Amino acid sequence: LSGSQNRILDAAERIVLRDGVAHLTLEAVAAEVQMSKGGVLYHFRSKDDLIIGLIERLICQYDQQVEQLEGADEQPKGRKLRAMLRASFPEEPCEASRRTDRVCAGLLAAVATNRDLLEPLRERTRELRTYLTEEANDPVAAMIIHYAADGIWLNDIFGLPGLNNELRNKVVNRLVEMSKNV
Amino acid sequence: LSGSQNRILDAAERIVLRDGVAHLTLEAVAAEVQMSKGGVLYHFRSKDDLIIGLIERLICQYDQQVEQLEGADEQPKGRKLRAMLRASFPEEPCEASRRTDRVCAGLLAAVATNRDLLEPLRERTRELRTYLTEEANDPVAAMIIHYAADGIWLNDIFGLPGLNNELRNKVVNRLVEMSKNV
Amino acid sequence: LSGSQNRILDAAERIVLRDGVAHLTLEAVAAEVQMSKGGVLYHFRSKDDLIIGLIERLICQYDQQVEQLEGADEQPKGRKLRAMLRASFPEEPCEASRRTDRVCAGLLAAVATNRDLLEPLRERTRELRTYLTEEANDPVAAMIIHYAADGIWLNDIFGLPGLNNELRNKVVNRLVEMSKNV
Amino acid sequence: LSGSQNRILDAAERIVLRDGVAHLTLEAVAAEVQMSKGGVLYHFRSKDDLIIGLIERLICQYDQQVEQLEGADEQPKGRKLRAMLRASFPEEPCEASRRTDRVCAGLLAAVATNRDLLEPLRERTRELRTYLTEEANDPVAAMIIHYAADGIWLNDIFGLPGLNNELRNKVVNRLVEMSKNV
DNA sequence: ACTCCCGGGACAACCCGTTAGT
DNA sequence: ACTAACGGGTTGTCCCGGGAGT
Repeated sequence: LSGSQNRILDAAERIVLRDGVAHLTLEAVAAEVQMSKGGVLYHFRSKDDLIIGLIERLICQYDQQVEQLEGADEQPKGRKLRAMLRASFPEEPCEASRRTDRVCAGLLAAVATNRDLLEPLRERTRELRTYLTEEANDPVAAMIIHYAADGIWLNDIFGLPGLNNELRNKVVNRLVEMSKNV
Repeated sequence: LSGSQNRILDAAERIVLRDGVAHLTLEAVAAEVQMSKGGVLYHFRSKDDLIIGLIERLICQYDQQVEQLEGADEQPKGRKLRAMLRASFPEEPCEASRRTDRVCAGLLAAVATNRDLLEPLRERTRELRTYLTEEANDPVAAMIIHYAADGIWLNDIFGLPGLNNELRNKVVNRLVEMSKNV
Repeated sequence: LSGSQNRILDAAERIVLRDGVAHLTLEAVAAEVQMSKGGVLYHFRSKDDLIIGLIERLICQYDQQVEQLEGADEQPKGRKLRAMLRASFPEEPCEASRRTDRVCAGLLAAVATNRDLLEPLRERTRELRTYLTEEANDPVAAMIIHYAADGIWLNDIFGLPGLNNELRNKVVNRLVEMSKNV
Repeated sequence: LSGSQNRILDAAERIVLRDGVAHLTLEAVAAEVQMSKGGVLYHFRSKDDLIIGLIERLICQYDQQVEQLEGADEQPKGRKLRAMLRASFPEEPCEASRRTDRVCAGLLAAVATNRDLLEPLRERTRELRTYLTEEANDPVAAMIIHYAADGIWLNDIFGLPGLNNELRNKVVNRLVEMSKNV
């Protein structure tokens, strides 16, 4: 990703955060990066291309975070699951994680409309699933943890009435505990 | 819901199934019910109104199913959770359940774009959550089951590479087992 | 064709005449009929649709003229060819015929870009050809006359340096003479 | 024409053949010659310039062919007309002639949109016309042959339903015969 | 309880040509 | 001789809703 491309993606994220995906138009992005529409289109051949760029960058960032957390975990068992849980649900939600969540929420609409945009995620999901089920003594439990994480994420994303902080932390911690026995 | 309204909602579902949400336009719906656009708007004041109608009907159908399954379950503990699990993931997926899933997938895009459309779901989620956490001896486990169900559903909805049938059934069964101890 | 549709086609013709096909945009048409783009699009679902409408109307008008001239010709031999020649190249070019020519010139660009637009012409050409070759004693001569007419028309259309009036009339007259022996 | 220019024109022709004029964009040409758009514009100051280049090269090739055929014809009377007929309608259409035809068809759209592009043709048409009418004993017949050729060409170009091969050859042969008496 | 027309606004995609740099 | 980046502008298409009429 070139410098301009990153600047454009940054602008796109800002728009999603500020105004919602519905307002993520090429024009808006162009205005936000202070560039002409033609300029934006030079770096991303289509709007879908841009959205895919957005998603891929997000995935990449998430992966890095997971990898880092994984490295810091001494217990090998369920290490990856714990890393994912911690990456998705940090004990004290920082600004960055909130931001990511909201961007994801926005992109959800985009991918739901056009399944092709999910492509970058598909392969990854497949790999992850294989890893989780083959590495674990109890693949069923592993998948439950994984699915539960997705569920929490989905509810967060949609701003559905969530649990109070205390209970929520308990849920995440329980999942973390469970991960030690997979 | 009047007869015409139901016919319109049926048409809308058909369109979502056949062409995807992106093609769910008032014009398309009108053509599908063999009515003019004005006619459709006579029954639903706006497009959002129609989508809300779609969602509410879907929720209603789901609730009925859950209630029915709940009635058939003799063991009181975690009865509702089991009913929900079975309603969402029938042992042998029938045509109707597949259909519902795909409609939901479509609507996901709509609600992700416009949060107001989620309104009908909010209150229900709140109630459900209160019920699950207060009724259960182990609220944390109850929520995990609930979240896991959402996670599975999300993955299904997006057509992400799923588990093979065997493993998937094991996951659901394990959740069912867990529900007996909440 | 409804009243509005005809008014729109009229406007489109006016634009082609005045500004050239390159300026035949939906927006321009809308402005010319004093209607919104949405209004125009209600009557013609796409620009191509509008152009096809233009062509069909033109063909229809030409056919009527030919039919009329054919009726007025007592000699049966080559009657149709003569009618076509006279319709295309009136002895004293009137305003209407010039207008038609220039509209055709404009549309040429459109059809050359998108062959589908020619569809309305194809069937007609086929019929005409069959008629000319089967009805004539000398089909070869008939086709030559027909082709020559097309050639003259093409040169006119493109505004290529034409013959002086005298010679041109001689050419047309010779074709008329030839038509009497087919 | 420099080497690069010819390579660019070749690429442009390939695009017209493969995708139609509508896709003849500077970008596409650049991609086809494996050069940047700027590079193309370095050799042709504008798109129109490029199209004119295309047309001029085509004309030039046609002229060479005509000249050659003219040289091979011993009978002086109507020699040029016969050469043109044979150049345009070879007895057995070769690959090259088909190709040329299709390129012309494509360019038709371009010139119909922008008359300025015809400029290179105008002078030539004028000269040709003068030559044909002054050289011939029967200028009217000469022009009819010329026009008929244009007509056949036009019909070919547009892919309008043509005559069967037999009849078509008869038509061309008759024109050739006629040319011997001009 | 509808239908026919229409207004109005938005957006993606496309494409040409220029300029700074090498 | 050529590239990368960008500006600026255009156009087709789409879609929602309102309003007059029946």
